[in-house]
Amino acid sequence: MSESRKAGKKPATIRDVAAAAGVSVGTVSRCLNAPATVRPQTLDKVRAAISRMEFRPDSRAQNMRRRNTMTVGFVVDDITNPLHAETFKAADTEMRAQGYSLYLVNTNGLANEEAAAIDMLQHGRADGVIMTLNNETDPRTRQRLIDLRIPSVLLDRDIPLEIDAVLTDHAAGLLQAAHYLIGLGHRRIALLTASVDIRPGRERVRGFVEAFARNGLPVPQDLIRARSLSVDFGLRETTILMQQAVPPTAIIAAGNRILVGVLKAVQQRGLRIPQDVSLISCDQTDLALLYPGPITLVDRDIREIGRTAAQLLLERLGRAATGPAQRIIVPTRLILGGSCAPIRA
Amino acid sequence: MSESRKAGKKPATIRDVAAAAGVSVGTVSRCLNAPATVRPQTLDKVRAAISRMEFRPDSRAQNMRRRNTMTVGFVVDDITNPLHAETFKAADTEMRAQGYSLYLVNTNGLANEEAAAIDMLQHGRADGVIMTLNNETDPRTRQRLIDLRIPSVLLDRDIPLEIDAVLTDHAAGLLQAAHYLIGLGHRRIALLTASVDIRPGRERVRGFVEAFARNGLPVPQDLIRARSLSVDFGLRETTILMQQAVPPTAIIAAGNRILVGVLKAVQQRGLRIPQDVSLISCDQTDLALLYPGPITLVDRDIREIGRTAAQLLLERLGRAATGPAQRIIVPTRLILGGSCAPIRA
DNA sequence: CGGCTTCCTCGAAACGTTTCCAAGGATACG
DNA sequence: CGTATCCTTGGAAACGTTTCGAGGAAGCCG
Repeated sequence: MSESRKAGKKPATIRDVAAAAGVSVGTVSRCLNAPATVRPQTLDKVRAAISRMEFRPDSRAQNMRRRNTMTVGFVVDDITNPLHAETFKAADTEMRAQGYSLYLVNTNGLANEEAAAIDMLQHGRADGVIMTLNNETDPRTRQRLIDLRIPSVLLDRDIPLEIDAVLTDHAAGLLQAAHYLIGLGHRRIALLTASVDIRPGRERVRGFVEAFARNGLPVPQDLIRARSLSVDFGLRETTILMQQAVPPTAIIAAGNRILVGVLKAVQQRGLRIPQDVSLISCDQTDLALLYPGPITLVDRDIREIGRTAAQLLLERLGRAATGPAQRIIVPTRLILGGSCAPIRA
Repeated sequence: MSESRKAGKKPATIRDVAAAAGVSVGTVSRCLNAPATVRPQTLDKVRAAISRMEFRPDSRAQNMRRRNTMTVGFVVDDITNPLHAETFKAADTEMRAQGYSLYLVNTNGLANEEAAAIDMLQHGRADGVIMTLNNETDPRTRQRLIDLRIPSVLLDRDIPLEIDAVLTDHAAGLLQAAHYLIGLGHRRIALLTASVDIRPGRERVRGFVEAFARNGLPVPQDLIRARSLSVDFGLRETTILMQQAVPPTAIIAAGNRILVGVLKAVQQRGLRIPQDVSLISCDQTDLALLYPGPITLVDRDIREIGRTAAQLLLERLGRAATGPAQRIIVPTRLILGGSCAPIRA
């Protein structure tokens, strides 16, 4: 009996239920969607038939008729990045509580995959989309966002369009981090971070530069390496930096993948932290919290980012998507670990 | 003009295109799905209309009519676990190449959320499902799997049903790990791993026990702690173990989250690895590869797991889902790092 | 030139649900 | 007792696509 369903005939439809209960399809539908409008006695009859036949409405037909899918796309370049995974989880929790499911689209950071994802999502697969795009300037991407016909929320990207966004105050974080190092006597501070083509890179550089300005110090332009968030980038740049004639005395690894690369390089070269070089990172990853000891880092509430993105989207999905775009900025704060030491004068 | 679409009227349907091109809806449909069967001249005309009106077929209607969704569910307890994220990514890559998108459902390990996820997925939201369930014995879950009407693949779970599965040879891995430690002179070796209610726990304990048996040694039953894969579990058990009168000389943290907990405890107590205690872990996480130095670990090819799961599912989705269930076992291997030292006799 | 293929297109019928309108019966009220 | 009102239900029309059978046009052969 328990095996019956598997090999059994096709699933019951609302018509089958209607026939079995001796009512019309409309009535069955109402039993599901507006039970209050149907006579209790009828309701019982129908419900009995429903459970007897193990009927469950077919989502495909519901999507078709209701013109929505209760699904939201989450577009990201790499879900193995703990930052993205955490954001996804928080957004998922929030959306799921409202009955939404999430498509996760992993684009590998490729512009054409991002475009394809957006394309596919907006033509009847999703009611909205939350995304971290890899390139803010690509005109094709921009046009796609303009043409987008479902509400969307951008994560940490700054595109001058009427689109909701959740941003991190990276500039403040980097200002604080660099200021802290300067206070410890560091002057040759290296900054490794994303390209200035995307907001995190831009803002971090801005905060970094500002820290020197506020302290009346020249900015070590040669030590600003803003090109990528990858592990390889962190590894390569650290190696290059540390074999310079006058290597930096401190490194800010602004990006959790960059940190992995930096630490690899540090190990390869047998450097000690903080004796040989001070280090500041971003975001609380396992590695940042545990590497020899906790690393001093610029923290932010990643769960709040995911939650907020979901809430913004839910607002748009709820009432008619009116009102100007909202931009919510999440603060950062410096958490002291043991990876920074004062400069020995 | 570029803004037109956004606020503009509703999207064009296949009927609009047909009217614009002066053909019937059936012809437009064939232009999309079987261009070879339509006269080139007509094809051009229709394609022109399609691009002029920016028509894209509505997935909801396609899903409805075709009775599929080109969507697959990926059910997992916690996507922030790098193991799961990596598996997802590999499966996603494979499935996406065949035109499928993935729903990611994060269940937090709760049996009822797992059940709800399966329920929802199989009623018209997904064509198949890949899943890591949290409990192999829960009868409700089991019944749900029996009743499942879409093909599915289980990850690292051992349920006596006709369901495809991708498994890891944890027993071999743990046999090798424990054997290695025994060879270094260790006898009091602790094993921290999942509950024996799930396959990874069972298999790891089995391999561990076997190693002692093969070496003609008594099994340190009091040091086998098989209860959870969580960070907290690793932290708590390590703390307890290490303050025993005769603490273990080696710990096998069999689970990447457990490792985080173990390292936390190690730091809190100021222990040195491997001088004070040897350590073996599982899976190549950032932390395992970089913590002071690389940790000796039981490795496996996680990408292959995701890829294989996707392939198994694709086979079932392709032809009629016939043939007996397949169980594919992925091997493990020990990678030596610097976290183990010989016992000083 | 008629008949037979072959090629292409048309149009309608699904797919399973929701929703709207009308109709029926019961109840209330004058 | 008749009429207005309310409550409940039935039935049909959508939603946008795919698919299938039928039919028209054109080409080929005898």
